[in-house]
Amino acid sequence: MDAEREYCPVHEAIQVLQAKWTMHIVRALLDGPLGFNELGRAVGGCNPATLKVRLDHLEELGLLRRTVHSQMPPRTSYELAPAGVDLQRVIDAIDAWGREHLDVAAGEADEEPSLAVG
Amino acid sequence: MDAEREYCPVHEAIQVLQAKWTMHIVRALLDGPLGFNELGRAVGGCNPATLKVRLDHLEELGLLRRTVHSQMPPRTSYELAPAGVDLQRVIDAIDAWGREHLDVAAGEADEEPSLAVG
DNA sequence: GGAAGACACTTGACAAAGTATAGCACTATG
DNA sequence: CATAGTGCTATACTTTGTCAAGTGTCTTCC
Repeated sequence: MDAEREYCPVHEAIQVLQAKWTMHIVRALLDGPLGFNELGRAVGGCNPATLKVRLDHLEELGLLRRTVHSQMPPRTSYELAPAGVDLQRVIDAIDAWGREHLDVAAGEADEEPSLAVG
Repeated sequence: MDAEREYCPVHEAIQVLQAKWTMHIVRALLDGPLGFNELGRAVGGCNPATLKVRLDHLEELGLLRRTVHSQMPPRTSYELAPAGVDLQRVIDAIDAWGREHLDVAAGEADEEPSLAVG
């Protein structure tokens, strides 16, 4: 198949970001480092199995760093690496778009809710 | 569960965009309207079943518009609605990030990418 | 004129991805 | 001492996406 046409960074980037929970994880981590369960909750209820897979992948990709403070009792923290921090702009863009096109509660008086989610 | 905490447009926006193929579809459509199969190919080989579901969802969300030119022979075109066009900024941000952190082929002969995908 | 291919889907079997739940070894709190 | 919390892992289950094939009509090629 033509999965390997010309190498395209945008395509690859989208591939990375569209994985379920990935952007939520990045967004949560932009506010500062978090522990595993803490992150799971911040992200909106991702279950540990999926979370671990995502985290491993993102670490391997160099987007975040894992620091084990103590093994028993378990204490770990996850924080964004520079490449991850640079995603701030992407999240910002999504943020702006979301506010403009999804936020019906805030500006309901003048504009019709063009986007319904849920 | 706190699935329905305070309504957060960013969260919703991420939810919309992280669905598989969604960003690829938007990106493809930013270059102009496309037909169904055409779009499927542009997007990188999404199968028709999934593509239809995504397209229906995006249309329902108001991100794109479907125009049936003729039913038989079938001829339809999909194009971005204003809300979809506004995603250009998001795609641009992803583009920039991708080029900065994923594009290894452009500047060096090294075959080992710092970020391996797929 | 007849076969082949394109178009926009649809269907149904199947695989992959994500989820729920429980549990481990341990500490801190009440 | 019991309960809740830590970072994870294992198992079973559900949701989601994929593949292959088919539909009816038109266009293109020979």
